[in-house]
Amino acid sequence: MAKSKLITPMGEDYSRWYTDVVTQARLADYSPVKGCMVIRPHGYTLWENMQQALDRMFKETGHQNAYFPLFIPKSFLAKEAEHVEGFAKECAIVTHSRLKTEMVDGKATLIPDPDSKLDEELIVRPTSETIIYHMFAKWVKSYRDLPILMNQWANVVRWEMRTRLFLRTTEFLWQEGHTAHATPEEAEAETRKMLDVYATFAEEFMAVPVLTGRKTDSEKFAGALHTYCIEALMQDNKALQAGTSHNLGQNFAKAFDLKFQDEEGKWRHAYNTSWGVSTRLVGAVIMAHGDDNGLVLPPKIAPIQVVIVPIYRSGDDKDAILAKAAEIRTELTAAGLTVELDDRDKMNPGAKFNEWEMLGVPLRIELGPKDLEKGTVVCARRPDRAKSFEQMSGIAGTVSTILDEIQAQMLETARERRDAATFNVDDYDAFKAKLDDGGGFLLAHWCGSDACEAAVQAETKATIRCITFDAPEEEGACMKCGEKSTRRVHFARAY
RNA sequence: CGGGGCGUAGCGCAGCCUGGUAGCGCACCUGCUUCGGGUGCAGGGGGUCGGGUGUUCGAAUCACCCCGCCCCGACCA
Repeated sequence: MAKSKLITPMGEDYSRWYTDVVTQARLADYSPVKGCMVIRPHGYTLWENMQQALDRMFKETGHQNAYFPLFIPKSFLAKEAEHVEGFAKECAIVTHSRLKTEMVDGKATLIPDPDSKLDEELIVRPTSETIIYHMFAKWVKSYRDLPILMNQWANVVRWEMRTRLFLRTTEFLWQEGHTAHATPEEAEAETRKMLDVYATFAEEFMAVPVLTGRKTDSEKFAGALHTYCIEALMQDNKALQAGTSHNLGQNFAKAFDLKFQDEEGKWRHAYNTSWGVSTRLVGAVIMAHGDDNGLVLPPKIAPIQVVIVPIYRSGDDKDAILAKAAEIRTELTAAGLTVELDDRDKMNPGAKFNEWEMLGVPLRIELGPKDLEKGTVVCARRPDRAKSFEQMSGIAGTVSTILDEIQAQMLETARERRDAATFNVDDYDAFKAKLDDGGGFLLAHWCGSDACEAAVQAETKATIRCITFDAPEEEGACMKCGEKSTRRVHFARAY
């Protein structure tokens, strides 16, 4: 297997491998603004495909899309104490509404016009709880107005110190669902339901297996009662939080006076939930499936599902082969597949193979003179690069089947990889040793105290990623302090 | 914000120490050739050497200042 000229091998430097894949596969590029990225068509189509599947699932669970503004009055953020504290450190602030030209050292320079200073400064939303619950409060009067089940697709800004393409950028795209309910039970059910939607989406579309469970208090959303999460493991055995769902209780309802009259005419505060996934999911797909040849995409979300590469020796073959290739493309497109026919003349097949592999196209169809004679095509699967001969007749059905197999196989492979990197650890020294020797999810006993959690993090950089719902009851002793514990939690070093 | 590194053609780099008219690979353009795993040959275009100031007859190269980016850490989806 020829080594890629453009991508640093994963084993050599995982971090560079990731950056190489993102840039070489033309998913994104660095913006002139630090910490921001340009999402290029190949990356954006991937995001759109994920978006569409999620959006459908949100609608199926009764939610409607809306759009709230980018700018939030500064005073709004201050209303929920824990929330301010969580986000204040990373907010971009709009202070002026105009620029003006000023001469500095003989050069014309733009400065904020002092006369245009805003009476109330605006913050660029880091998340929209405040503005949304403020609006909900206007709209809700009666229990008959509940529940409100809303979602918005938007950009948000969090002024991060360290950024990485897709995984953490200053501005990112996401969806944030926001709901209001009459009872705590309903809110809790909603929180869990949307987490399940995320888990289903991650596994069925992204082919990324996820843990589902609860965050510890130190990891929960600022302002939430509690936070649920889906947590995935990347190929460098670091964990990635892939989505969160928060039960906000009445915290925001109280802060924003979101009240309704119940059946008895009594005023009560509503119960809120919020839940979100972001373009970070693109990073998750890259890191869960990619290899040294580049991107590997699950068929269900791949921007291009099938690429046809014609192979011909001379002008004589060329016309017939291209005609046949076009015919196959038409047939596949008619079957609802996204197909690219690579008829670039100046490039030889090997170069095309490598390029499409780098872009992660799940299935390549090779069509050459020998195939034309025999009525076959060669199908090459991206994940394992396996090739097979397939009959040209009924190709659409065959291809669909293969794509389904690839989708299933990718989830299976990712699951095996994760399970092979998940370990029970009982002893703190063993825990530390394991972290430095490969890492992964380490299932260990924890007493439940913030102090032990913080100490472990300070000493090892590992955090409690998730207290899984399905963790079995088990008598044990906290690996840090030795106090009683009733279940294991998932520790890992994380992104 | 701390530590480190790097700014020279679109990308990756050499040249800098020891100052003397800017080079290599890839990519790009033209033509031919090749095509079942990154074809080969020939020709060609492209650079205010991150910015400023200074030293010097002369600065990519030396000095000082500034800016930017990347990597590692603390914080975070």
